[in-house]
Amino acid sequence: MLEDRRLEVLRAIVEDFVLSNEPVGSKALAERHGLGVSPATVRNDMSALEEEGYITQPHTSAGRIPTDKGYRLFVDRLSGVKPLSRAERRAIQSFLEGAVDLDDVVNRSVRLLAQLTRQVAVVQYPTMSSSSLRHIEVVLLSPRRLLMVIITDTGRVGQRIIESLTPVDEEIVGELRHTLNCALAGQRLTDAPEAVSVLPDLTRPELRPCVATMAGAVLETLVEPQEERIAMAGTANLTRATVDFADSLRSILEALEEQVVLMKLIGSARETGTVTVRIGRETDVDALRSTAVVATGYGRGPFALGGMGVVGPMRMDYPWTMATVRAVAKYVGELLGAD
Amino acid sequence: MLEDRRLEVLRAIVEDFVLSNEPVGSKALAERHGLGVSPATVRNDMSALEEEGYITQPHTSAGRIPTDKGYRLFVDRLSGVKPLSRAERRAIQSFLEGAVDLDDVVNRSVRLLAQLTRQVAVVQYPTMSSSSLRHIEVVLLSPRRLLMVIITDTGRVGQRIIESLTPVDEEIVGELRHTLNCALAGQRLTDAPEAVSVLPDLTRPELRPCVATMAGAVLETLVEPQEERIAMAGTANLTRATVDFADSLRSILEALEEQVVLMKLIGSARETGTVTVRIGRETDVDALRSTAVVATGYGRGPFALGGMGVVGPMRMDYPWTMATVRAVAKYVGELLGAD
DNA sequence: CCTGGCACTCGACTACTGCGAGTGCCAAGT
DNA sequence: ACTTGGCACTCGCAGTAGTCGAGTGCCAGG
Repeated sequence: MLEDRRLEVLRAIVEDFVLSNEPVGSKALAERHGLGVSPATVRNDMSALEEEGYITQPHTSAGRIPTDKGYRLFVDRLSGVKPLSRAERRAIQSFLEGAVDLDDVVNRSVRLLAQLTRQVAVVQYPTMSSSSLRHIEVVLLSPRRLLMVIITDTGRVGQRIIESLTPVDEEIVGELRHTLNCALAGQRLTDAPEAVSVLPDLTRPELRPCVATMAGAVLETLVEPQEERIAMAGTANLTRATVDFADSLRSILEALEEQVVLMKLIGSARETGTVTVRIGRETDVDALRSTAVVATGYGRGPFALGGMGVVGPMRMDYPWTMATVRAVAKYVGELLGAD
Repeated sequence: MLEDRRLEVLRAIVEDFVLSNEPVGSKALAERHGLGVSPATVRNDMSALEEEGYITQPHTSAGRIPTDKGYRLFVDRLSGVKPLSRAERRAIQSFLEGAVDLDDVVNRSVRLLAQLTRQVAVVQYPTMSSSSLRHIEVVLLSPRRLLMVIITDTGRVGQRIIESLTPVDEEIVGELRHTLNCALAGQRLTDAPEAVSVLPDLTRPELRPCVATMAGAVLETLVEPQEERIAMAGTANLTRATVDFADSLRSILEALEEQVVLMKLIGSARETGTVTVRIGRETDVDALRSTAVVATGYGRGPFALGGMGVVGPMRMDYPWTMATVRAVAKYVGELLGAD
């Protein structure tokens, strides 16, 4: 009972603060939320909540604002996930359905997400692993430089420039192309390493070094996880919330430009089947300590194709944001999955 | 003589202001630049310059700052292009040379440019036009959905998802692939339309609708200029110069997220053989009216592969920035050109 | 045409003050 | 054991006033 009311007070504080961005005081709170108790009582509860670290006051004699811990409790126990309105669902669908290729899908998604949530959106391109090789194309750029294009059955395309030690001509390229495709087409990416390892033996001796190089490149392209690309949109939305950030916009933008950082944030949410929220220091990125990340994986089943999410101020409408991220992820998943 | 000194005064104002970001007054100016005249004289010149619209004062009784027109004159007549130091050239080269594929080249370039100039860098991907078709690959994603991948000899890869009205199977896909490649491989993109138009006639009647769809898609992918992608980096650098922007960061970031806007800014510089500078309203983008854009094309000859450049505050070290942009473009051009 | 002198302007900075929202604590009420 | 109203206290914020100084425009003399 007592505990219950305290939680209710915390929820009220979070909700009010999210709306107003002003420290919320006992009086306004008691009035506006029909708690049925007096401000003084609320003050006591607030005192306790502060003791436990859920809220804090920016200055003596100001209202309270939630701490990381407070938001965390709110997300974990006090909020459901708001269902989206029919109109919103339809908007998502119609915005996404005109996409013509993978790039387009990803770009539209990331924009959509940014626009809907009014925050910075991040979408990871589908990863190559867990798909199989469809075709390898070799293009002669110059006598010593080859372009290799790798196509998988999920529509992902990888490309790579290879420097050859010896000059090659069109004829050799044709032979290489044939050899590579015979050996690798249809292989699952996970099985490719074996197929690659025997490749040189199938080749004319004089081509072996070249084939070996290319085989290595194939592997790298497929396995190398760093190659994973991401798209971002809505950075302008960060300025909307400047007040909320302890650090300057600067450091946040810098962090967001680091692919590695983003990959960790978004990628980690990918495997879990649900929407993940990381609040403040939970992001493990110092520059993002006054932000929150809402992310999830998209694509069917336990093997998600990739992750997507948004980065915004901790003072965020979590239920709504989580619902939106989830909805967009679902549609994108359906769109990319071989349905 | 008189004219000469006035220009000298303008140059001094621009140079001082770029360094200090503070309105520059007559006294400091006369002292620091060894003009050999008294502050009063400088004041007269300033008065004249202001009359002509090259400088302005933010408030009565403050120093002068250059106007758009002033910067323009400075760029056109008062500044050479600073040569880069040997160390800088080497840095560019070494940063770029490890690139493994097109994506990598573009990403590295844009980062490099952002880091060097400490501004927002933009690099346009090489465009498809003016190259020829190397190979078309068709991948079956699901019975009604095909992925078409188009590879050109410059290493550019285009992809596109095609919805088929009738279900297709692997056999048909093989046939399509063969037909398309026979008809189109080796064609210059500019000639492709004719080749495409006769395509359906070469096909089995029952495949014609499908082939027609794909042919259309090929054209769109090749011709469609909107498909052109760009990479951006260094948005964090905008915060460095917040003071310089009349508008909020917000609107600038928003403008920069509009592909179309960027394409116009960067793309237009592409054809001219030199480094182009657009100052303030010259950008023709309202949100960028307090910024300047320094851009150029990269890639050999009159047909540049793409454009690249930086966006920064008008208060920018133009000579240095222009030199840097030019140098990076040169290296990237060499890297991508079939040398 | 340049120069020194002079009065004037006006933004930036500092110090001070009063206001009021909000708190913590306490004694009384249920 | 909780809740409540009362009360003194704190402290950030906004508004006012005053000072300072960089910089200007103008003018008369070289």
